[in-house]
Amino acid sequence: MTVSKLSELEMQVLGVVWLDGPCTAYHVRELFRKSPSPRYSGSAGAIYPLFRRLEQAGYVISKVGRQGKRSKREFRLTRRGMTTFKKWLREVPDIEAAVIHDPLRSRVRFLAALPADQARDVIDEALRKVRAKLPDYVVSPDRKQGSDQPFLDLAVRNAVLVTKARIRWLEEVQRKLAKR
Amino acid sequence: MTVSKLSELEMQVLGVVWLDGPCTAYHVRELFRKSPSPRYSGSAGAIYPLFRRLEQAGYVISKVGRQGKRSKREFRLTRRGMTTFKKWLREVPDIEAAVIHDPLRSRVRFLAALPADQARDVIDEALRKVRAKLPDYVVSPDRKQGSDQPFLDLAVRNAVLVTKARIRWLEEVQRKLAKR
DNA sequence: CCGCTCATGTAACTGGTTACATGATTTA
DNA sequence: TAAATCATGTAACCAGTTACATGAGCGG
Repeated sequence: MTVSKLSELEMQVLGVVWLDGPCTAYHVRELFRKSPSPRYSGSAGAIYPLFRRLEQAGYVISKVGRQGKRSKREFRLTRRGMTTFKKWLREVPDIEAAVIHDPLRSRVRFLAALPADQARDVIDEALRKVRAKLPDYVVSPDRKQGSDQPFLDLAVRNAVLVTKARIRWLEEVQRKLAKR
Repeated sequence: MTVSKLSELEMQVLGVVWLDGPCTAYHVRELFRKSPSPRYSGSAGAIYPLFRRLEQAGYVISKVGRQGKRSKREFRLTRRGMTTFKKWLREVPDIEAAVIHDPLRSRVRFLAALPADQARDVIDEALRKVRAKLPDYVVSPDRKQGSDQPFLDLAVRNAVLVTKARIRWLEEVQRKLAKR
């Protein structure tokens, strides 16, 4: 019934529920919390009311399941939920193709405010930190072979390529700073 | 006096005021509005109250200036504002080094939900749109030569490198989809 | 039995956006 | 003189986060 547009987070949740089958709000929440690209915190205050809204609007349905003696509410997509989700997938808005936000870029823009040595320190540390993030994404080849989730692999591949680009960029910045 | 931490937007505003010298809230607002990487909308409802807070806390001061017959309130950094801004520049938080959010990545992760032909269409369109954004950033060489803003150039360079990485990634996705 | 993870929830807050409103000045 | 731009502002809203709270079951 409700035709009100769903938020980005709500769409991500629909996607996870679709992928991970009947699952709890808690499961989805933990996925966001543990995600290495921290777009959403997975805060309870966001997730639980969100699932209630989604169910009331008919995008998901739940039933109380059991795992051992512990009870939990498990959600899955309705046909309506799946339709809405697929529609969202097909419509790529302009803003997603726009230049994505890189907080390091917005800092470097102002780096002339610092004396040369301090600027160098900032970039050195940033580079060290970004490099430290990379190995997490280079999945071990054996695990990658058996993967039956080609699109998850492609998502990881995005993280790798973009992170490498950021590293190369920071190295350029480093070289420019050295020549002063 | 107020030691309360400033938001990311507030820091960006301090940066612009530092770079563009005495300038109006309107000027800052327009910069955000016209920015090709739309992190902030530059909404009046954000900017004007923000400048009042910054002035009250002593980070900026303003005086009413004149340009022709039109009066306008121009802001510049205080010493305190500059100190705070430089401190922010020196402290790169972990989160800025983390994997940055790419909305196209979060879509592709779920792309198995679409039939192959529709998935191809989505990627084709995304690629077309991202490619269309690139030329804006390849600054004309003559303008770049005379540039006395090396850090602005580096910021643009970030946009170019990361956008190119996204394009190469989308091309990979395209190839994977073709092989099915 | 103590601490950890699973599981669910709410209240207060925050950092913005949207939409609206006003008026002066400049440009076509 | 009409339309666009400069310039400033407010009220209502929104999508999230933070912090807090509770309780059950599980492993050492």
